[in-house]
Amino acid sequence: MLQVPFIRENKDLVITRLAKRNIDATQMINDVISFDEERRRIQTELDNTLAESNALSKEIGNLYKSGEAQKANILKEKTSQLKETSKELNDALNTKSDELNQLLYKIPNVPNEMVPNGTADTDNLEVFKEGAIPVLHEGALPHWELAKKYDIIDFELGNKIAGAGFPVYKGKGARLQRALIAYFLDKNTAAGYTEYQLPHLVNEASGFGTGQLPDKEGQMYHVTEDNLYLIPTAEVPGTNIFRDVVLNESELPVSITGYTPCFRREAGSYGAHVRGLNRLHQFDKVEILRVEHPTKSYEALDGMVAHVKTILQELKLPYRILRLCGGDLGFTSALTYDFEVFSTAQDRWLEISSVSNFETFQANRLKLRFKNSDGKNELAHTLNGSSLALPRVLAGILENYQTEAGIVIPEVLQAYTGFKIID
RNA sequence: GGAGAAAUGGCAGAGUGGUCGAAUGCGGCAGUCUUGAAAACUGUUGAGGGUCACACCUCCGGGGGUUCGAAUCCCUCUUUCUCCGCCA
Repeated sequence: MLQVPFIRENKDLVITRLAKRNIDATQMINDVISFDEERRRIQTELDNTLAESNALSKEIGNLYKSGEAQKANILKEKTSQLKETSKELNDALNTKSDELNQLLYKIPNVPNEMVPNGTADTDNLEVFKEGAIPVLHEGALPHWELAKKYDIIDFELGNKIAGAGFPVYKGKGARLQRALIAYFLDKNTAAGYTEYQLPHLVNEASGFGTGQLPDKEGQMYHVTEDNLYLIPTAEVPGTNIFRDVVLNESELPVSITGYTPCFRREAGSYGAHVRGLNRLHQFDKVEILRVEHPTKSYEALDGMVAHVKTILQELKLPYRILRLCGGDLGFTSALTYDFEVFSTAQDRWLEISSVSNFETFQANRLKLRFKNSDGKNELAHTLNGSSLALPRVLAGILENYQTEAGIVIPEVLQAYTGFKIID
């Protein structure tokens, strides 16, 4: 959620930057400013009324003390009048504040000036590419065929137990999953991230804190009996660690990592592009998350990108990095880099990581602040990224490492899997 | 699930109708002393709104009520703790 004083002071900039998302925010921004003015006007009026009645109450107390009950009773009548007025003003204030907030929830984050213009994923800017695309043998298969051939993932069994999009990993497939999780966590902790195990269900306040609620509840599984949501990403419980927290400046930056399953309803997404592991209702992901000083968040973003790079280099997978254009940028993000691994057998790029700087957008909702050098509470910046999402990394490994003899396990993973080939 | 107790500032903890945004201790910050540090001493130190700055307003778990006036009384919800039950 954007900060109203920021909007007030940077109206034109906000409108221009939001235009990168291909929206004309002029009306919304003007409304924010006028709603806020109105809100402050009512607030002032209410404050004055309350001040008056506070003063009268004090006076009444003094009159009783000095035994002048009659005078006190006269004043009492006055206060009942003020009470009514303040009740009315208070209702008006609440209405106006709600109106303002409802509007603010609808306004996405202001894109960084580096965000390229564009309307779709085809407009994303490729900023880096590395890794040779392997030449596969005759008859190379997409990963869903390989999964069947080597009996390591059973999509139909998952369908029987839960439904489409809930695969069952078996044997070496299950072990490879576990190996990847352990490997990612080890890489992240070696880079200074503290490992956390987080709840897989969150309450409403947490969903709200990271921006899934309101409006996007349809994307999450909802346990109505207890009003809990299955997490769509570790970002939700991870970032909400810091809800209503004031950190000391010396505690920054905070770097945490965690493995969680992720649950996404992904309503209405069907077709060839969602085959196999490409899109699932339940998948595993290792997330990295940072809370940063506002002056250092972009440096941190670069650091996170560099970190994810090292993992892909070690896995020896062909990948590229995209800077997302305004049309593809997430609601809460100011700048996002996507990592994509090349799926040779499908001949297409698969998104495996998304690393974003949210600046103060999440922190404002979360009330995540730090005490700055002036001793004032200031909103911190939050960032997060996948390091990494499992299914498409797995797809990339299966497809790019396939040989006629079987699927070779990348060298760095062999210590974790305990085997060198799936055959 | 049953019974009881509790929820106050970064933490601990006092405060049962007005002078309480709130004692005290710890912690934090600044200073004195010191070559430096520690100790000691002195001062300072909750948040949000509002204002050029003051004034002023709101907040003692959440919501509602009683009262001229509520941290304090009443109702309700939530959470935590203790005991019992169940249990990986």
